[in-house]
Amino acid sequence: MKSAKDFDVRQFLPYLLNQAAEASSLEFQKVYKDKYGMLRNEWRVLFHLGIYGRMTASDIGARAQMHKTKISRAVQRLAERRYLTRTRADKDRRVEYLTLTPAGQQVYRDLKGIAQDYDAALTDSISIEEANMLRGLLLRLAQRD
Amino acid sequence: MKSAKDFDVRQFLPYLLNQAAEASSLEFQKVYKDKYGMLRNEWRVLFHLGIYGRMTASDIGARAQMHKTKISRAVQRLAERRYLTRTRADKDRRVEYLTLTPAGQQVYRDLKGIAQDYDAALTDSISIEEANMLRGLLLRLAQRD
DNA sequence: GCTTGTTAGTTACAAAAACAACTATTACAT
DNA sequence: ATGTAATAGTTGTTTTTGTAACTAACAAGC
Repeated sequence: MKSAKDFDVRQFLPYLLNQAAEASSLEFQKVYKDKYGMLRNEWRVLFHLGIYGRMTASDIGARAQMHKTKISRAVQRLAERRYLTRTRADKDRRVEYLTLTPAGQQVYRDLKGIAQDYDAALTDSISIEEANMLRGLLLRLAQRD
Repeated sequence: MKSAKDFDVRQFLPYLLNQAAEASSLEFQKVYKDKYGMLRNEWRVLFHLGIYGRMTASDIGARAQMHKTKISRAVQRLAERRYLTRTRADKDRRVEYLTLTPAGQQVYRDLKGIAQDYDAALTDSISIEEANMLRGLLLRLAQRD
């Protein structure tokens, strides 16, 4: 006998999260796509390198919870556009260090600024406290697993 | 001169929303995929029909914010599996009414029950109040646009 | 040294999504 | 009535993703 208080699927958290994520990503996605021809995974890799500086693909994977094939392909395309450089590690030649080029850093700063504005626009329909609580809850949901 | 209080991209709402959405969808996705061979769009169409009863593809599109090609293909596959039936509208023969078959309703109820349990598991790391506030905020974010 | 296992990253192929162009039907204006 | 536009839904083609298999380098045990 299931059904406590009869559940409304429209309130199902994964569904709501997806809807909100899609809606809120759309506009910003257009920016990195139209302005820089980038895909979401590329934007993710780029901003991780922007934040942390030199990293390996695995580091990014661990941080961003991205599968290695996604990273591999994103890195390839970013390298083609000369937004990053890859250099083999000496002590472990399987590993590649990834670093943003000046051009890549430039793009990172630009997109970061736009993200900031966009985030402000998104959150100004809700209060500061709500926004912070929201971020906290989302982090927790993303990390559980 | 951008930068008020220097923005951390890791706190960027669309990013957090995507991370949380992906993480929280994964496990449930396995259920409708492995148990019923369904895709996410099919699950969405199915549960809309489960909730609202007979609808047209456009109705679903408006409700679920899904593009018509997604719906078209989801409906096709659901029809193949005999989870729904399609009947032409008399007064406007472009329109098709979609209705779950008993088998489709069965699947809907099953998945709804699982979703309910899963939602409970997801939200039990956070309080009821937090969960409700979260749902409210997500709805608002999804609807703005 | 050599076998076995593990890790970093790539590549190949299949599945799915995105986007644009299409058909069919209705609506509306002249 | 007839030409134009709009709407419902489908189909075709191109991108992107997912999954699994792969290569290369290292690590550990014997």
